[in-house]
Amino acid sequence: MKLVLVDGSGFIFRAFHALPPMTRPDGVHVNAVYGFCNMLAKLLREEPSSHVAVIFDAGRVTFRNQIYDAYKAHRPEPPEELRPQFALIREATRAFGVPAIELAGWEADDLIAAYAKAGLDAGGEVVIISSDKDLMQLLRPGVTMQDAMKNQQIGLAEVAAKFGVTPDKVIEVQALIGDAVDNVPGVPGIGPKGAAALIGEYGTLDAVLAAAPAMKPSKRREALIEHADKARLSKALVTLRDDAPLPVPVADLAATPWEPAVLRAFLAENGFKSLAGKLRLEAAAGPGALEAAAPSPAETARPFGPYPVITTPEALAALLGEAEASGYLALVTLGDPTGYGLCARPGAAAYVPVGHNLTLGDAPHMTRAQVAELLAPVLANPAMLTLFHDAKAEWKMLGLPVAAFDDVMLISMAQDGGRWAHDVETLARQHLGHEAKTLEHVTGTGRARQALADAPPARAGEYAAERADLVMRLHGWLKPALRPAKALALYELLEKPLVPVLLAMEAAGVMVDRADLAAMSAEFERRMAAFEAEAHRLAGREFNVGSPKQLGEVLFEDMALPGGKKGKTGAWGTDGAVLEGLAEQGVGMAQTIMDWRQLAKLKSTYADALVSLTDGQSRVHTVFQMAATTTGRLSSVEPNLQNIPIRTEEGARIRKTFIAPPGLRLVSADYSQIELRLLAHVADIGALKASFARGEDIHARTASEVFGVPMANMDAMTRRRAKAINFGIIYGISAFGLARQLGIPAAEAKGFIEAYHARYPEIRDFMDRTKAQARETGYVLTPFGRRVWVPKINDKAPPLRAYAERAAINAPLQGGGADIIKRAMVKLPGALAAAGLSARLLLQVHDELLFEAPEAEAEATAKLAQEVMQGAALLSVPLVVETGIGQNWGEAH
DNA sequence: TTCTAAGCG
DNA sequence: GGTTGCCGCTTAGAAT
Repeated sequence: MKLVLVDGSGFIFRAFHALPPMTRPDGVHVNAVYGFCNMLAKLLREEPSSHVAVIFDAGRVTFRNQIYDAYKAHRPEPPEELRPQFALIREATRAFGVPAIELAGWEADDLIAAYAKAGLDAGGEVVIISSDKDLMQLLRPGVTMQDAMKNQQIGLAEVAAKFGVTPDKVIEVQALIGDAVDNVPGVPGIGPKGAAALIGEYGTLDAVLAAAPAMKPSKRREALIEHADKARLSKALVTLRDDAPLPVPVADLAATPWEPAVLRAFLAENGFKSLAGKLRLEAAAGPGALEAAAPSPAETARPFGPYPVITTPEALAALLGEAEASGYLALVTLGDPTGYGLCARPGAAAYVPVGHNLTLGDAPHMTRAQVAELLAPVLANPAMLTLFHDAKAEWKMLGLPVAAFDDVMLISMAQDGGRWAHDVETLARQHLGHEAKTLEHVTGTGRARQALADAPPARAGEYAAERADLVMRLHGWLKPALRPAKALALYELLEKPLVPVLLAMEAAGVMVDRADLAAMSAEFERRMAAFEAEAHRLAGREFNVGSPKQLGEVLFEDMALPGGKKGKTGAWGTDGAVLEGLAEQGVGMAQTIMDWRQLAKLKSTYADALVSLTDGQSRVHTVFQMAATTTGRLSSVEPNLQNIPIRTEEGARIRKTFIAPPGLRLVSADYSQIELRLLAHVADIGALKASFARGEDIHARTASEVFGVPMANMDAMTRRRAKAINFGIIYGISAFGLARQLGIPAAEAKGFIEAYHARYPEIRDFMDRTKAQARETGYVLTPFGRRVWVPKINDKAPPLRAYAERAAINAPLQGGGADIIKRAMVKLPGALAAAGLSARLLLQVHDELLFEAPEAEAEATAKLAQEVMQGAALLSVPLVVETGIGQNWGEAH
């Protein structure tokens, strides 16, 4: 649930003072009403929510007047022109379908506090729309504040600027300062600076007052003692109460669509012709207006199902006609294909079976060809927008041209990376509060599991049609949110154009030498058997070498070796670092196990798996996942071609089995130190930028700077240490982590980090700035505006928070690198074609692109790739791309 | 299904 | 005062 609470009074006064006087034909002033309507319409358009309300002040007398009769006594009456507009504004609120809430005896601020609490208690997220400093005390995890007119988030930084403290201390400071406008007395002579300093030192008002008599004699001390009671009274006045009875329960604040007739009538009555036109215009088709015309979030209130099963061309044509009328068609393929879920508008979805094994009682259904014939012209209609979840996967199954599409998975990824997963189930739960049916609903689980084709069409339809409906509703909800999230360009210019590029790469695949892999597999198997026998001999008994549990028992119980440590599940740790340590002590078993493990990994994960996944042309086709990572990187599955070995001698043999067909060459192009360059750029580190500009060996330069060794006679060990520190910085370094990496004491690692910070002082500022932004907004940004959410940044548990802080520091760098290579990938196919080159992209490995090119074009391809990749972004450091050409990937890299 | 280890950038 | 321990992924095999 996302609950948006609008401070109605704030809107009213802002609108009134911002606009010149306006009257309607009967002479009633309406400038505030007009401004309010504009602001509310903008808010509803740009701040998607599941629940929303506008909160008003009910009158002048509240419980605060019982505490202090002079409260707000000096406040002037509202201007004559404004007073008649209050009632109209409540009417306007309701015309927009939003509850207008007020309660006698309570201020709007108290009601906002009460609703915020209720929203949080219900597990929701609360957004307060206001710029009133008195509401800042309500900020906490889950409660954010926004200034709607300035489109600005009010976070810890804004609160600190105003009061010099964190939100939980705001009332303490306010109690000391007082408020002349509201006639809250405070302590005379103490202003914002003094109050922040006192609260910063003593923590609370009570502690300040208690400490006052012991302060050194001054005017301030006297004031604190003399006006202690006033300060306590002030605190009571500024503290918002969250225990007001809720006039409308939170559940009843669920967003509902405005009734066009009601809104139109209200706007007409007040003479708001231009506003009526604007709202209508937004609903009409036209460039840039598509998103406004999308089904409104509130339409999600329609029920899910029941959904019909369509078995005749007539019924299908009717549904497609409805889709052409709405301009949208959501399409979900079930199976390969067993059927299609189609949706023309929220709630209006159906299932079209095409591949079921029908049983008695099932109506005969259409063939795949029949459905395709009706579907094709709709998908090809340039006036239609086809909606998918994971368009790349759908296209593969569909095999029909699509004129224009949107992809709700990518729309979600573009604005909510790292916030949650982007599968239909998660998105439905997060945005629509709906628990979607899963595939198990159709197939069953365990022993009762059946093939999709054997499931009854009606049952399959409950799943597939609902999914199409969800895709439609999610689109209506998420697409309009892109622009305010500043993620529209990212989606339209980067993620969406990448879909056809990746599709072509997946279809192309990459050739492997099957015979070579098979031979390697057999060889590894023989050598593993020898290592296994050796391990058994050293243990004095047989055990499963592949079982970390049994190995731990052998090493640390049977053989009673030192250095054993149990993990959190109580199992002995036996990973590479542990075995490395044992091997150094001369434990032969450790090296034997490491050797066995290396071969086991290479054999099962690479040699055997790759052979089994080749097609008739001896090529393997990966699938690039576009929404699997938090930072914007791609991932690769079935098989993962982004982790093909290279680091060891045996591993490099695997990489050499990736080959180019006769007459062709593999061309590799990879960014040099892209994340370190991004660090230099975003953290604006002068010395690092200069070093990159000079084209130096950056690790050697770091070693020289940090350890004071001249570049000229740099020894390998010193450079290696500097390299580890550079990587550590990118990963949000900790002394422990670096110590572990380098095998040195933590104290020494700490010294290295301090030396690094001293040499590159801008780093600290970058880290602090990044963490602060994450804490305040919940996300960080890459240099290209990609949001990476870091939800655990304000977690209570220190380890989780520390983890989130490291992730926050890494995200702009890793994510920025991902953005840059994606930009290059989007440009490359066109650039290759324009240069008359027939090379094609095959793989992306985070900072590397692999191409296949005719031998005669290999050099030109490498050169072009280098140019396009280096020009993919303009940073304050040069981007450098290195290329290689070879018969196999090992040679090319 | 969860844990451990190992492969990559 | 103790804990946890360098970012992002996927896969395989054993244990539960």
